[in-house]
Amino acid sequence: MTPLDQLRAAIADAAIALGQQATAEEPFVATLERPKRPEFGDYSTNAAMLLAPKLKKPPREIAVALGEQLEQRLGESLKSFEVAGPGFLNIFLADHWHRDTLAYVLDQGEGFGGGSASGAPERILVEFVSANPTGPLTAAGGRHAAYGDALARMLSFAGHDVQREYYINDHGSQIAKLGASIVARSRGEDVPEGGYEGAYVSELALQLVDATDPEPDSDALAEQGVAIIVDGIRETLHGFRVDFDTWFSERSLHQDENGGAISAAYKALEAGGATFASDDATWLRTTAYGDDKDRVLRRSNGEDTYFASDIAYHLDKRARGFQRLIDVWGADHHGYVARMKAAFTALGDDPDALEIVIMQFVNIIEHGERASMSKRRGDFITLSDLISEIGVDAARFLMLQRSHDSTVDLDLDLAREQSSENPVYYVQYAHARIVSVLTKADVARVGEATALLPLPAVALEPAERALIHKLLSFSSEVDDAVTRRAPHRIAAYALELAQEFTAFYRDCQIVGVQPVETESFRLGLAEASRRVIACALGLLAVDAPDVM
RNA sequence: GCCCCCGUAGCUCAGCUGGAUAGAGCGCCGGCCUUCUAAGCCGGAUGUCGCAGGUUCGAAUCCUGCCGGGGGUACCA
Repeated sequence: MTPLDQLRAAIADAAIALGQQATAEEPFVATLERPKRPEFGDYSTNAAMLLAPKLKKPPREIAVALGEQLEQRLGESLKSFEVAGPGFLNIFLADHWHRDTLAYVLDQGEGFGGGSASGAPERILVEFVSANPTGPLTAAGGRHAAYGDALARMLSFAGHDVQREYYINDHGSQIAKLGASIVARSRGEDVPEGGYEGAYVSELALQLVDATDPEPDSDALAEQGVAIIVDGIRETLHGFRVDFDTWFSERSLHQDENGGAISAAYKALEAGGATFASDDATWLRTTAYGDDKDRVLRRSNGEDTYFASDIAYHLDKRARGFQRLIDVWGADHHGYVARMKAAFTALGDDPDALEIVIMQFVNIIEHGERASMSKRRGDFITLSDLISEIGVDAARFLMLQRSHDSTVDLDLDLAREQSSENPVYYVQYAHARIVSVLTKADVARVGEATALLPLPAVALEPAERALIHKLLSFSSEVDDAVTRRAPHRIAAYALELAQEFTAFYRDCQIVGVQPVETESFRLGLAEASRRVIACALGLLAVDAPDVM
């Protein structure tokens, strides 16, 4: 039980003592939050305002009674309480409580903040990036990569069993166009209408096509080209600290040796009675499950749509035993959400097992204008370009700072210019600074100080209390970030924590301070800060350097 | 037309499962290195939280409508 949970429990107990009804199924839940202004206490609760209608008494009167109840329950942890505004109960905690809290954080060790899902862990497959293998990864692909990877790290940290997967769309018209483009370039011709114009296509042509061959095999070239491009993508992602557990080939769904996954999907859909034929095509009646129009599975020319293979693909994911599927899709695919969920229902599966995160776009701004990002025309900023311009840490932090449902404008000129001012360095600097201080104090001394429980009963400075609060909140920040699928909250938290540590560093001498008990306490506080910063950065796969 | 996301400081964006005087980074103005890392710190200026209603003791946050930006709306992927 965290110190915050203990506070919440005390408030709930106090409320029950005042006459609030509560059961295990329907507990009494009040807010417990850090007020914006320090004079409003360490924590504030709206419990009295929630109780007022039931107890039929003024909220402020209830707040006083609640505070008295808390005094009995919290003992020397509570310093004082105040009733404020319409009926807030502001809680001021004693140094005793703050010391116990730091002891709790230190005692939790490296796992502090994680494990919230360990009681009910799920097998989760996170599928992300999955960019068409018709060219190198763009900077936008980098956003998907950073997001999906950070999400996977967070889910693992919470206690889930997570795998990362990349779906390779190595089948269909785009691949055919790639093959045709390679053939055209090998002859020194322009690519056909709608083909791929990037310089890498000419390189592939040079590499793959025998110049003496009058009739190059377009399909074979496409396949070889895809293999090379996928290798490049894998390498780029690895450099970006993103490694997938599986690379799933769409083509494999169309091959019989895979059990004929697509025909199996048709059978499953037909068994549910949700398919029908019309205009020589096969349709899925997705309108029966919330979609706004029915969707084609097999076109009148006999070819399967992407939707059909996607259904087979998701059936395969479920067959592999994943309880939860998280797909990270670009904003241009949001129209597919309803039909994919409808397909789940048509298959008799639970649509809630499929969770689709829609990632908004990345606009690259260069010279004050929005740069084109057309993969087909080949005039895009690649992820590896971005990495070599600003580095992995800055690139990841930049991508992860913003919410996934907010469009990101990435100004390349600014990014280059300000990469040295990227907030990520502020966080990393705080970490390096702590390591430097702890090293100065001596490793053995730090080990001794952090093992000292209970911590020495020293009086605390405001900056120490503030830092302890920030450290403690890591657990709830992680939980929040996990449930909202919002890694950007971790980035924001890391920055805030670094700021709190810096304030502590400014106000409180650590090494050599007298008495020695104070030094011990502060070493413990510094070490806890170091661990949490490293952990938060680790969730984002950003380095926590010892020296800068 | 319908669907999704966004509209908060000069810029880029947090905050949005309701709380008290709305935040960060960058940029701007002025200060700080003989003391644990100045990639730092301190002080200062900057807002009709797109607009209008509604719900509430309380709305940037929830609901409705409107305006503006982006995306989607294929027997493409």
